[in-house]
Amino acid sequence: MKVALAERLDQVEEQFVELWNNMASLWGISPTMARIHGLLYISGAALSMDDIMERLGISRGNVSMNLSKLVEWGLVRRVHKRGDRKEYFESLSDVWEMFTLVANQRKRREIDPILTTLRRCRDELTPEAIGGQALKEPAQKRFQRINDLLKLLTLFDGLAQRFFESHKGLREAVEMLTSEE
Amino acid sequence: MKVALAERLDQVEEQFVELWNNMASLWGISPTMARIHGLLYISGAALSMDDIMERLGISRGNVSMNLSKLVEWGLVRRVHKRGDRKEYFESLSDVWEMFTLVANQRKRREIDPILTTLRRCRDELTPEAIGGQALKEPAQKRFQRINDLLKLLTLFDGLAQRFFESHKGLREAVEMLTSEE
DNA sequence: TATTCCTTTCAGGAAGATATGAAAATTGTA
DNA sequence: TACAATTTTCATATCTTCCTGAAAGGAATA
Repeated sequence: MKVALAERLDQVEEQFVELWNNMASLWGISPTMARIHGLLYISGAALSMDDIMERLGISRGNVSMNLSKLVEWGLVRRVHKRGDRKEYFESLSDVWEMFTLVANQRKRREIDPILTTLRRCRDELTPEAIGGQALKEPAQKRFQRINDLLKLLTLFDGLAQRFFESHKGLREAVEMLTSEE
Repeated sequence: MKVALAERLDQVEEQFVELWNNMASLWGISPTMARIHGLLYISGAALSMDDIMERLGISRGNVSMNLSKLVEWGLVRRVHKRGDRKEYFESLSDVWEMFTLVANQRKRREIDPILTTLRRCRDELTPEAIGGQALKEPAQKRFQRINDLLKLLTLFDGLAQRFFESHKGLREAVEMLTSEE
């Protein structure tokens, strides 16, 4: 009976890792990176590279590279056990924290540069920039569309600024939105 | 002078398409699909396959495939001009509408299945499911973590349900969050 | 129905992304 | 400092995803 339970736990773990793998594109990280993180998260323990290699069946180099990325993202931290020369790795445990971490990261890496170029595009089409000529229909429309987009992204950006800064802020915001009638 | 303006418009268009290309991973669509959509959005006009092929320098087959995906997603619609045998394609113009469209689509395709498996995982570890044995530390922790995650995702899911259903709802929510002190 | 114009499909090829494994580098131990 | 244990790096191989172009399919005209 105990064996049966252990087996079931392993199955759940496997399913979970697989699920994390599928979520990778949603988080904007590579599938293997996600699987490693999934394993660390679900196991709730500090694992060594060898543990991970064995459980996921991937090569040492691969594990090494992806672990350092995870550490860079701040989702995983290195742990040292005294009397042991190996390094161990441990995932954050708070889902809200993980979420805000990734959100902020992606904002900085992907959204901010986009906003910058978008603003540059707009400024190219600004009435002054084009020498005060009245824009004809198509150009007018283009300017319009860039502006619309910029407005929406700026709004979202402001939201992110406010609510994704800390996981506490996010939690509050979500609770507010879900509770109130 | 007029030429200079036209050139500048083209440059902006190109920059914009490039930008859309970079946003692709954020929207969860392929880069080429994004570029095509970007071109249609920014030009604000109904373009034929040949127009798109020429402006983006991609093959007919590629354009055809990606356009049908865009139509499937609902971001682009087919337009017929009378007296012309060609088909033309036109993007939605409302950014909020585009956003909710994509958000809902991704929710249905990617998040809902995840929630389903996650719930299955949880139920595997439910006290009843494992025959009432007291869970030992590691198993206990796993159950805990799955539950935490499930809670967060369910919350988000609820939010999506409420606010992403229509672009009006989204707009309202965003305004609420940004205006209030 | 035949012809022309246009679109879709899809097999094969190109490009890009990921993984491997062995050598080099690093870190701790004696 | 030499040695042993562990991690990192990186050239090469593998896998996946995407693109092309040509052939097949459809639809409008005559």
